[in-house]
Amino acid sequence: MHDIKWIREDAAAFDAALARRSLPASSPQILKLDGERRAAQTAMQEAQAKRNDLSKQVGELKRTGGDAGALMQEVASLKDRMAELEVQEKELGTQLDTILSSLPNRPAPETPDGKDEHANKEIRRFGTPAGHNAPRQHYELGEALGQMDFTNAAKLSGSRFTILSGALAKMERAIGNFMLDLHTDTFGYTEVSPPLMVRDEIAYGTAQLPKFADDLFRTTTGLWLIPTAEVPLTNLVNGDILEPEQLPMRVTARTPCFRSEAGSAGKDTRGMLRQHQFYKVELVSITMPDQSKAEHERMTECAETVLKRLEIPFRTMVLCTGDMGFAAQKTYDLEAWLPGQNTYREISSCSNCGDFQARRMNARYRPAGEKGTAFVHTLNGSGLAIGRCLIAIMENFQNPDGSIAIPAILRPYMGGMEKIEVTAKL
RNA sequence: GGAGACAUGGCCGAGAGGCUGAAGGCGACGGUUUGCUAAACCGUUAUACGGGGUAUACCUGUAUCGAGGGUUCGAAUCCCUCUGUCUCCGCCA
Repeated sequence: MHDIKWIREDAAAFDAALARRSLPASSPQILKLDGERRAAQTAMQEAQAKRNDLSKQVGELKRTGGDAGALMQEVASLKDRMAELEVQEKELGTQLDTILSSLPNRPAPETPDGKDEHANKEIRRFGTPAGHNAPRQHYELGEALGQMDFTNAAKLSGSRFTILSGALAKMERAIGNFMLDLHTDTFGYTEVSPPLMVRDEIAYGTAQLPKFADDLFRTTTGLWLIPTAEVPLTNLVNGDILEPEQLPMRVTARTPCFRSEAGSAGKDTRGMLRQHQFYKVELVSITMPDQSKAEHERMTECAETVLKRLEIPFRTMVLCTGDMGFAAQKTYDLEAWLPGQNTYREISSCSNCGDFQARRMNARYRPAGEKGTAFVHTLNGSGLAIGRCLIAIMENFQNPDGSIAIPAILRPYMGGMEKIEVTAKL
């Protein structure tokens, strides 16, 4: 959600910011609506003031035994006009909100301009791809191991689901446990186990709604299955006024994520790269405005540390304006090396949303030494996507015989196991 | 799922159609007193939006007593719906 006051003050800057996302100038329409809304509001408030005043006089007259009939008549006639003005004001307000809530966040100044992912910029790189001889893709490896089954998953649930079993299923669990321990023990995040279904206004708070309802699953009771733990974690502060000493607030959770991926039929159809359901460890920070930039770097490093400890080669990209998500001002993607695909693929996305989500959630804090409140900043990042991490391990640690070496850091989480070997199919 | 009770400011807690943005207390902040601490006393202590104004001072209006409707000249107070909390019963991991 954008700050209407800012748009009033500097409409040109507002339009210029959204032009970087290839959007047409919307300030003329917004300002027109805003002016009309305020005029209606002022008129309504004046009418209310008059009614309050007259009603007070009625009370006065009644107490002293006078005749209040004429005054009551006058207020009664005022009411028609008030009702009209109220409807008008509400209608204009709704129109304004509809526009404001459907516009994406403005990019940070340092976010590079660009049309699509080709304009993203690599900013650093870790590790060197091992140079496998004829590397296989994760689904070939997994099926050969007898521990990854797409056919049976389709029987249960249709396409874009996977069944893991045996050591591979255990490794999925181990990966999540390792990540949670790292973020809580080393980086100071508090572990949370949140609801996986949320109300409309919660999905609105993080900006999944109203624009992206098609990407979500909805229960018959009207709740939304979370597409990421960002949604419940960020909304932890929905409607709150926080004290400065509570900030920054850092939380993490491992949850399933549910995505209908309505728009991407035909993309990455093989394997478990793009699924309707996957596990992810999410990082969320709530900060004061002047902290969010540093927090963004810190969060990205937390995510990078996961890949470093797992010894998976990756590169860190800063997304361009055209590839960045709706709520973000600036986003870093981590892309893990996948030898089977001979390319880097996204495994984490860390975004600074500034006050964009905070406005939608009405999440504020009290600045020390100032009166009043100010919106907090929100940040979220994957730390990391567990399914894709499993894929990256399988492809990077594959042996010519089809077995998978287990990264050293993960072995304690797998009872000391060092290698995943072929088993009979489940 | 069945039955009932409740929802007021940072917290506790009055209020039962007008004089209530809301008594009283606690807490917090500022001040007076004080050798220090404590105590006592005085004062301040919500949010949002609008109008005026040298746009962060200040003045003024409106709204907000869980949310949304309704009744009324006038609603924290009466009515309806919803949401949430608590208690009892049933069911269940």
